Amino acid sequence: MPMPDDPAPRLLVVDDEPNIRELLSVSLRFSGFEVAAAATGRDALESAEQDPPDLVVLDVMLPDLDGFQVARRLRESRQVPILFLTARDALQDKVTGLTLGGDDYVTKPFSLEEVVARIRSVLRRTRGDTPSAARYRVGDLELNEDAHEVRRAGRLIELSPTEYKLLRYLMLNSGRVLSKAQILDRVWNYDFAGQHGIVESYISFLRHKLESQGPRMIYTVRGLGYILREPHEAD
Amino acid sequence: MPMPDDPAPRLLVVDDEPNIRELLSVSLRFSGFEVAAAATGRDALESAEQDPPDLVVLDVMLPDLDGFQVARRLRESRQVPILFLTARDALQDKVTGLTLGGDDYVTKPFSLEEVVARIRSVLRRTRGDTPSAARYRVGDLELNEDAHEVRRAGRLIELSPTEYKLLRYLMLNSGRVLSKAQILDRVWNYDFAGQHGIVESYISFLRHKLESQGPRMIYTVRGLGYILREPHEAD
DNA sequence: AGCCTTGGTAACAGCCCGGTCACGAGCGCG
DNA sequence: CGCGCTCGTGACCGGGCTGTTACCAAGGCT
Repeated sequence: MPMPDDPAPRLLVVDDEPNIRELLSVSLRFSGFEVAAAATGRDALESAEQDPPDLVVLDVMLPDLDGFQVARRLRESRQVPILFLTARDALQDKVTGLTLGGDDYVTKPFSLEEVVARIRSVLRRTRGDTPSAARYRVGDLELNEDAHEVRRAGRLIELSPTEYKLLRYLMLNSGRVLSKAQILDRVWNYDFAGQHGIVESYISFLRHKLESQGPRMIYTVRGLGYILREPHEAD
Repeated sequence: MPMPDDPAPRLLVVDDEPNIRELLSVSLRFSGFEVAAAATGRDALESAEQDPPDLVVLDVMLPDLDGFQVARRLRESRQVPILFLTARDALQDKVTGLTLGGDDYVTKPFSLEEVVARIRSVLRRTRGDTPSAARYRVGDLELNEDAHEVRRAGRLIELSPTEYKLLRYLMLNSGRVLSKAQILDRVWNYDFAGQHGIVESYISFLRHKLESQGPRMIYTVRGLGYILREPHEAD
């Protein structure tokens, strides 16, 4: 696998709510990014000037400047892609106008899987010379991000949005046991307060769809969680 | 999108409104061009001299010199194609007189699809070794840019302008999921503030016209958007 | 073996989302 | 001046997705 040893992309997270800022900083750092954080627009501009990031994660609701002004000012000095965070209802239309240049946006409350996926996607598009190609593969299972398609042994498998997000998370962490708590945290929205039984439900759905005609790929590790891996003999 | 391995065409965007200038710069850069920008006629002339572009996107309403003077001065040193931006009503006839030499124009408010398509068209005509040939094809669906014609399995399909722009955008991005926000941004005029329901309407129209006697080609990806692709077995 | 914990699955209800229809406004053309 | 086409909006309807619950199966421990 020709994994070039790029330096970790540098992100700047801008959000005034300490909880969200922390949540994002910690998880994105854990996902392999180098993360700086700012609570206000002014701090963000200063930080970006001192230490230019590869991408900015920017809440549109900020106490001092609003996100669009910050975006404009950021762009004055240097072209930098932006992932906007926005409330679901408000400003939706204003944001859409800004998603043109390879920028993107995510509505609050988001799931971390969503945010990480979007960041990767934007970085791939903007820095990458090849403007497309995000495919993951585990055994005979393939996932194509652009077409949002999943195939096993070449056959197309239809998945609901949640099923897809769950499978992507499992595939990106194949060969590693994931606890239900981890899964709940990453795949579901951060304010989700439901039962963890829902993870079991969706694991069940996935198993149906992708193991209906093929060997098992999602294994239960009792007391711990689940692991996706290609099947090997002694199962 | 298989980008031919020519060097990216160099554009010069000239507009005094920062919003429009930004919008165009960012989106055109994203569409694969190399973009310089200028806010006034004088800046434009200077930039063009220092770094001659392959094409100039030129607003006719500028604070210092008007677009026609700028065009003339640009042409004094070197023959360069120009895409004029103009208000809908004013100067229409004056502009048309200038579009003879391979130039073209777009009225404000424009849609980005329109601008990109026109730029490509002008570049093809002026630099093109192939004097004309803009045909896109997905499965048995063909779009001929020159004739403004769409055919499925050889049969002509009549489309309204909006339907055509939408289909072109889908075809240029076939095999990739496009969100309604993306579609709205690219296909509709930049100042359009309506509901995204209109995208659904036009998708519906297109489906009627081009799937009336043939398998489905525009697929809905729930929660995400639409994707155009040639039909495959497991649907 | 029996008990208790943990996971799997099916069934269900609410709800959100998308598809389509129908109406109205604007515009061009006759 | 009016006819018709096209664009855009609003409303209604249907279906699928989501998340919960309940019941059953399996595993592990004493």
